[in-house]
Amino acid sequence: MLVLTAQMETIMYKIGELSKVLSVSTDTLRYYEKNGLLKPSGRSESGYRLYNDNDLRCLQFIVRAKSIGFSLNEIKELLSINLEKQDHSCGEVKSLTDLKLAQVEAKIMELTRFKDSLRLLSDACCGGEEAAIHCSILSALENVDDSFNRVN
Amino acid sequence: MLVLTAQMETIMYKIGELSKVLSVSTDTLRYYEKNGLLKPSGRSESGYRLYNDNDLRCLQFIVRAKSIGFSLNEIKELLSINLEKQDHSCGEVKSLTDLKLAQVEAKIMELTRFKDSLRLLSDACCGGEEAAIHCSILSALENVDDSFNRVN
DNA sequence: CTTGACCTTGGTGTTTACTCTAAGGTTTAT
DNA sequence: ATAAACCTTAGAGTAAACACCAAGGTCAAG
Repeated sequence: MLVLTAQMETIMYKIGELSKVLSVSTDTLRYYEKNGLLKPSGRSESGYRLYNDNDLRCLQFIVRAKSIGFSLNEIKELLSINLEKQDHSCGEVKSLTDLKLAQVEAKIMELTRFKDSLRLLSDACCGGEEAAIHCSILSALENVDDSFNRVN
Repeated sequence: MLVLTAQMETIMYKIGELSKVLSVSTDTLRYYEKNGLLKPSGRSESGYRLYNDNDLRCLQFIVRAKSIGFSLNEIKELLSINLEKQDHSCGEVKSLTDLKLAQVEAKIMELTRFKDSLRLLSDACCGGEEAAIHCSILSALENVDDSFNRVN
């Protein structure tokens, strides 16, 4: 399964092997390559992608960055900074993080407004089996002069 | 601007007029029509869409439902229930609302995890102008055995 | 009568992150 | 020798909610 290079030093993974190690589909790995996030360090004679340990660490970086909410484009930026650390400042990295943080916080606020409105609607509704002719939720959506609309 | 029907009762709006009343673009109105959310009640001789007061109220319904986080597909369902209130129960409407509420809350929780991680990273980073060689954010993304990873 | 604002249709493009397909070549195990 | 499992490429499809475009018809004002 594992191919050793001539130097007998670096462990190389075929795409399916790397896929299993970090639970990332082979389709996704090819997608990352096409989008400049992770290029395998080599190819076998028959054209198979070969990933080394460094590639594996890079994929870990991607997976972790994804797990804290960075988009692939943002991760691409982080990766290129990481590759040339000496040419970039700490402040640059922190800026990216803080920008993302602000976006996430804004989204949370929007969703919280949704949540509060939905909660109000739900709590006001009897939820019974009778016909929805007098359903308070539908009325709230239909009529302007309603408690739901006053709250917002 | 306003066209009166033969009955001299109903106010009809052309698409651009309705667009202005509720600040919804004409493209969006045509999109809603194509997707079965809002069909204008008539057409002029030259083929222009004509919306009446009922259509206006329907569009208000859509706009309000959107403002509390319902997707267009969910709104379509709500609209069809609203059209045939007697055939649907209050519980049905409340179920839709509660399902949406649960989805919104789940999303908020996910984003809150993102936020907490990002906050940790940001607070740990000096953000200075020096090179990012020892940047704590990049290290956290690179190495497993890090405070950031322990927290998660 | 012409200009400009408006309307029509049908179609493409945007964003994000994949997922799936087809048609075929390679490797490994039996 | 052959089947199973793996790999290759290019390209299409998915969701959501529109935005934008071209080519052309319509309508009101000056």
